[in-house]
Amino acid sequence: MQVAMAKRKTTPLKDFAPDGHHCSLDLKTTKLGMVSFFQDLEQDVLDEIVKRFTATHYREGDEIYYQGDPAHYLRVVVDGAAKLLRYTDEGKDVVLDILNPGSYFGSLKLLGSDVYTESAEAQSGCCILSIGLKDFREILQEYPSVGIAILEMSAEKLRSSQEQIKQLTTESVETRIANILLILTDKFGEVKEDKTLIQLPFSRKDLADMAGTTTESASRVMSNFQKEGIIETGRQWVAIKNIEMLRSIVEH
Amino acid sequence: MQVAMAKRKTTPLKDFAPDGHHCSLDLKTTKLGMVSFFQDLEQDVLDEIVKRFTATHYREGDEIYYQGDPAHYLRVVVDGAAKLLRYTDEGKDVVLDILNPGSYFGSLKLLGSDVYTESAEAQSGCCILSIGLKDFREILQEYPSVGIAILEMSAEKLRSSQEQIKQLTTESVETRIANILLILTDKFGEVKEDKTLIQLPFSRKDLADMAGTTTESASRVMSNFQKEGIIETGRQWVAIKNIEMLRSIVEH
DNA sequence: CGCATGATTGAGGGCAATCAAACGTCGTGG
DNA sequence: CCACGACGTTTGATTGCCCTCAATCATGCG
Repeated sequence: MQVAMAKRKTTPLKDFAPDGHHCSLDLKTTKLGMVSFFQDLEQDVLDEIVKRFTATHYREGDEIYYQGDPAHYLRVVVDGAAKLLRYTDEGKDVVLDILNPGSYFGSLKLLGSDVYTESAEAQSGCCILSIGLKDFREILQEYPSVGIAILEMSAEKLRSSQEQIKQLTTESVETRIANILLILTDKFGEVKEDKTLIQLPFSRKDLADMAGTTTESASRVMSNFQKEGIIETGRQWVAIKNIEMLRSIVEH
Repeated sequence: MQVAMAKRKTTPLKDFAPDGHHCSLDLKTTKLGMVSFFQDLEQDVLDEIVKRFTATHYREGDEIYYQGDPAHYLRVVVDGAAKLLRYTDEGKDVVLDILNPGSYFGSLKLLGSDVYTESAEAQSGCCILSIGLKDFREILQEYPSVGIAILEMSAEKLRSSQEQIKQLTTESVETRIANILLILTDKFGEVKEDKTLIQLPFSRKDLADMAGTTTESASRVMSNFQKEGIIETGRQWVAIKNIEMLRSIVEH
């Protein structure tokens, strides 16, 4: 017999200032300083660099750029979340990455020109800094440590991308989804009393597109997780109640 | 009725000097200059850089490094081919990349230390140059153009890795294999009279591990391709007879 | 309060994995 | 030079995971 308690199903997620919100210069500086490829710089140098970035606010669902667009900017998430995805001809979307504050995306094509090979969309309301590639190149020339740091971030991205390939070819849908929940918990987890809320709005379809499966399959897996008491979930949100059980699913 | 001609099924692949072979200094210099991140340098600068690399020859099947090993070197393929792969607990291998001459691999962890997250193996007999990360870092400091070039190569790798993810989640086994054949043709194709030989020894299992499928499925697909006259194949080798048909399979 | 959208659940089917067996090719040694 | 064995490849039969199609339910907003 089920617990008779009527669960609160209204969204527990915080609101990312739907509009009118702008990142202050202070916020920009603070957050940019946290981005790992700038973290070794002095405060005054950082101040100078920040000036070269432009802040833009996006509302949930806004398109940041579209695959095929000419690629002239490097971007950094300072607040909220963005997702990188590829739309396929048959209408199947593939989510390549969910970016949390401190992550860079966009183009690194410093020589010649290029077009984006993926699209970027605001997953929640978010604040994004962008910089023209020429400006960024000047920064690179002046501060070699930035180049080294970004090279490492880039290697790290490749690594997680390869991990994703491994998962897709060897793991079941259930395992892949469990793994994604762990990754999202790392990136967006907010510890509450008895659970960890993933501070990010995402639907079953988003989850399916990350796991390379269908909405229905994702829903089935999530239903089971909920029945087993591993998670608590509602429309567009998920909280982890038993992270150990998730880990053991992924390990096995 | 089949063509009555007895087809030559012995390997048409060239032999990569099974042992005793060493890359000459000249070969090293020539080949390294072809690697795109050094291609902008002057000849005398290149000569100096080459001295910092060590050449090693591997025989087909040799292990170059193993996942989990401490990662202290950056490597470049100068002759032959290497593959990057991950072994899983259940014994399923996942091939992440097949590297042709001019490709770099290994570690880019310039600060701190790291371990390899994948293994590298000689796919054919091959000659590999390696350089310690400290030395490489010095080169980076001295020649910023190298850093920029490698950053772009790194971005390109990420891109092809993401393409692979898209393929795995949206395309059939047949399409994925067709696509891999096209990629290998680009990297290792050698044009003959009426066909393009892929100058690389690789088995059905290798192909399966690249496509994220099983040996049996890969074999079935290849059998069909052969029946349809798209390819000609034997033990460990493949030649493309009708590349357009392969392209149309991938497009659709 | 009612509609739009997201989430769930069920039934059925298909692609590819698995299990199993035989065949062809190459290297080795008698 | 031929026979044998190892290994790569092929083909067949069967299973099962997950996709597809379809209908219903729930949530949140206007």
